[in-house]
Amino acid sequence: MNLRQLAEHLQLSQTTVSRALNGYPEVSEDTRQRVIRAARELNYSPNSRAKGLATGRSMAIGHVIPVSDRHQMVNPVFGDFIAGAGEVYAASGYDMVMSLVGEAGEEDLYRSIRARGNVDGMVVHGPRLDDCRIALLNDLGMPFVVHGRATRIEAPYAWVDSNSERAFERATNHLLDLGHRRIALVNGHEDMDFAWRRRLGYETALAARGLAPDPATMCAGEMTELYGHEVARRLLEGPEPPTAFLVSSLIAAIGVRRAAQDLGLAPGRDVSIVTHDDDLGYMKNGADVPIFTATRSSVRDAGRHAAQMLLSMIAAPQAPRPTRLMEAEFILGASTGPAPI
Amino acid sequence: MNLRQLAEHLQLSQTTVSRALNGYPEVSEDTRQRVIRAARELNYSPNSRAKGLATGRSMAIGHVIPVSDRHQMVNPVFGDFIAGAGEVYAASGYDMVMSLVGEAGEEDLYRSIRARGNVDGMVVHGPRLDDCRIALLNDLGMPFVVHGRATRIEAPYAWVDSNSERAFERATNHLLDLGHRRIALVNGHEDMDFAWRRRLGYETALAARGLAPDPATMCAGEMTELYGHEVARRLLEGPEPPTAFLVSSLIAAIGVRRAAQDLGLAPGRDVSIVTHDDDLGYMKNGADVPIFTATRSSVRDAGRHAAQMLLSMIAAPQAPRPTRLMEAEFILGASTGPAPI
DNA sequence: GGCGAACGTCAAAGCGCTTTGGGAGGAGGG
DNA sequence: CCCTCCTCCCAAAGCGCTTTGACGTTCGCC
Repeated sequence: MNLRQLAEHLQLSQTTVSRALNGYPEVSEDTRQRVIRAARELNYSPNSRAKGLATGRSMAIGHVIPVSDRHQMVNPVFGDFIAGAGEVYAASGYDMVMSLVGEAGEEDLYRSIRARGNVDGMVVHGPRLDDCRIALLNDLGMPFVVHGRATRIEAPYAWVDSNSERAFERATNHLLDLGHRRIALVNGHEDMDFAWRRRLGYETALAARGLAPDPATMCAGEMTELYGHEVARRLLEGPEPPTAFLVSSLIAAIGVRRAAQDLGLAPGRDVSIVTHDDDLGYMKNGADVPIFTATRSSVRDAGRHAAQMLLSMIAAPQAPRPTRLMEAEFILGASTGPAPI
Repeated sequence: MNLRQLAEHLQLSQTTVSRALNGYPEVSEDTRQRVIRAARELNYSPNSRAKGLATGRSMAIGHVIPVSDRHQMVNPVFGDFIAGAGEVYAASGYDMVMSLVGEAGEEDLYRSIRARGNVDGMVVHGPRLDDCRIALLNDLGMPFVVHGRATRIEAPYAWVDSNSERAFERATNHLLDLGHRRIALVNGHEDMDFAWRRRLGYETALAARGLAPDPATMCAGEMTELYGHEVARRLLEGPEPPTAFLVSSLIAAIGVRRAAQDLGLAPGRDVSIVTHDDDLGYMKNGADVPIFTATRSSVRDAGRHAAQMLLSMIAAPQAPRPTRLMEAEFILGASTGPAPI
């Protein structure tokens, strides 16, 4: 069923039918109702390619996901982010199109997406400190929102981020207040902007008390359970074991906890753990009493905000680029306690 | 840059340029090279909407993700599946379009996707025992592949699934061999086909030894860490605690382990745990020695297979519907041991 | 009763591509 | 030398929609 057939069926012109369905005022209310009813009955939906060709818009948002051996972008955090964004898209009639791309082809992919014109805007995931994608997309004139920020870029761009620096500063202070002095940092890859900011917060808090960070207790890697376990195990069995861990993701924190338990250390008593918690749907940090003391910021909310911002930018391209900094909550859980003497 | 401009630039007709770029034999090799070079230099990519309109194909595959309060489909398993599928799509020039939908609008969404024609095929996620989507999509004449199966549907359809029944039967046998007699089943929602099959495997193994399943030790719910913890805690503190757990996902197994440890029980000695392991990228079951004894089947591979099958179905619509049953590996880890006396 | 505005509708152009049905020009065969 | 057959290219139609510009009708008002 296409527009022509529907128009013939209704004994109307295609123009009138199109206007009726798209809410234009030039058609009488009677006709509009008649058209809408027929469209529903005959199960007519306009062909989106044809519509897109005619309007110049495609009603779709692109997410490109960098994949590499080193870094796994299709991770649980990503899943929750797009769940949030997808809600908003669905409510506004937008589709979400995703492309995976290796590191090599990335720039080409963005250009080609632009040229092929199959999305009206994009979300940039996993920005690095000095991320060339921002300049590229600005160049291409494609509306985009970055999930996170890119510290070394001063060109204006829209972003949604949680205040990683502040969160980790508070978390570090909390551990310092409890008397901990050797605090390990188990961070994500530090070329990722968010990880770099977390480390900054950690170092800022230490410096404020006149403490220098010890490179031996800081490490960065892919945030998996295994990585958390491996690192914590190594540090705890080392010469000067830390009394506390500051961890960048709940999943890695679970690995840290496992390492502690391997060695007979009880979390919250023998060793303290603070983690960042993205508040994922299937990986909650406990029910009434949180398992881990944590800095919490919902990545699903971030997805919702990013999507909303992007849609508003598409609607009003001239408006200034919106930005949104989300503060993380600090949640006291069972995994922290005074430093052992 | 569009085809007309490129053709003008080259002093050729649009036809010739189009043919040159699409590999038709009617154009001389010289011209073809000249066109391809110019296209690259001028950064031309054909507009995909226009191309789609002209060819009737959209070079995109749809994934619709049911969301409900009860069941979170955008979960880690889903993420890995689309990572696998995405690889294949990317290699074949297909886009992946995802739509979230509440349970209510599901049928309408499928119809509308069909009518709008913006995908060439679909992947069906999370089939239930008696899943109406299969009949619907067969009706609509849209190529599709199901990730999983729908037990009560006899109409032919293409699917990729891992042999859940067999895997859980083997796992149960392993526990029985170790002397366990009270084996708890911590399953996913049993209206989901895969969960139902796992339970079937579990019951089959018990029955083969003349044991009846005890409803008190079987439960089903959303596979989260919290759920695993809550259920295990309740069972272990109950009147007749199980000596072993058979768990449907690694993440829930981690919750079960936490519950055991809460009560001072060591996994592998005081209580045994076998889990299904989807072999997710960021949630590996240990490095050299697996943490959990597990039935393992890579959901990323399943995604790859599903995508490949779908693309081949689109290429050859008349061929019979392919199916693929993947056998799970049985991995011996540190979480199982003889039943305590 | 006649005029202009407002209303409801339409035919046709155009979005950027593919594809059909030729057509010019040169090579080869009779 | 003419005719046929390739080879290489082209003009134009069409995919399904929106949108422009224009065309009857009807109505209110002088």
